[in-house]
Amino acid sequence: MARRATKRPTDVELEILKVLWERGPSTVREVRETLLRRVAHTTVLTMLQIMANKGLVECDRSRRAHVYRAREGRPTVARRFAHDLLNRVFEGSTPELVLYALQSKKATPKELSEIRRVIDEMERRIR
Amino acid sequence: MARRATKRPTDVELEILKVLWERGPSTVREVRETLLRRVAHTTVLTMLQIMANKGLVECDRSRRAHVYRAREGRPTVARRFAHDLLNRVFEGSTPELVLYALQSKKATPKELSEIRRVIDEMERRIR
DNA sequence: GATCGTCTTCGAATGATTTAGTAGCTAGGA
DNA sequence: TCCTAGCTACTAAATCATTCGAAGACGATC
Repeated sequence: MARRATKRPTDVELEILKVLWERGPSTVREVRETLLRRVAHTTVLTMLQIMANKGLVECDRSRRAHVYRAREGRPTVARRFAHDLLNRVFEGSTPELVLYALQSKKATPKELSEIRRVIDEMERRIR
Repeated sequence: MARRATKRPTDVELEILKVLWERGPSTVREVRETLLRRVAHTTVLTMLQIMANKGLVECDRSRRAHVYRAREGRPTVARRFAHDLLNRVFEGSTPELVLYALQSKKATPKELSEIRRVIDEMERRIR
């Protein structure tokens, strides 16, 4: 069991990961209370067990209420999501991804200059 | 049936859409032959029927071999994919998406300047 | 008209995803 | 010691995604 997490997490899995990133290691109860969606305690438990099996989370059983924590940080997972979309939909073309992202949601002037900063940074790193 | 396509297409569905975008309206046979993955004829047929049901494709039954065509162009679907990822993973922050996309796959200098052009264009449109 | 190849219809199996009920264990209080 | 509140384990079920075989329909050809 506990295979390496290689595919992108499902929608519900991502919701739970977000909670763990935000709260840090948490019990089932805590995850459930933080989740926006109302679900049964056992539902969250089952999801966490599945995620542990997939290697998305780790489980500390030393306490009565097991404590779960995300195995990978948000940046790692975010990168994988971006990479996946890039290859699956945009044939690896980052400019295309940026174009359609900007078309899908109007960015503020502030965001645009922030993106510019990101590009500058990348260019500096290349040179 | 034939609900409006609202959720993102699945992996296989996207593969098939790509074929339809590339070839234009096509029969099951044509889609199957163009697909990289080797699958049975009926598999492709079933997928197309499911996709017709979801509103992803339309079916022209006037000929012996039904002709399927994508209901939405690549740009529309690409935008939806980008929008979805933006909201689901990056809390709507385009700069974050760009940052992680660039981290996940090193862009060439040419690509970077292309992205810059995209930003310029957006900025011009805002003003 | 009989036959052959091509297409579709139908039905079904499998595995992943998501949700949750029931039962049983256990620490801590009465 | 015994009970209870709070957890986990186990089980189950609904739905979706993916795959494809068997069989029937239909047009062209002999």
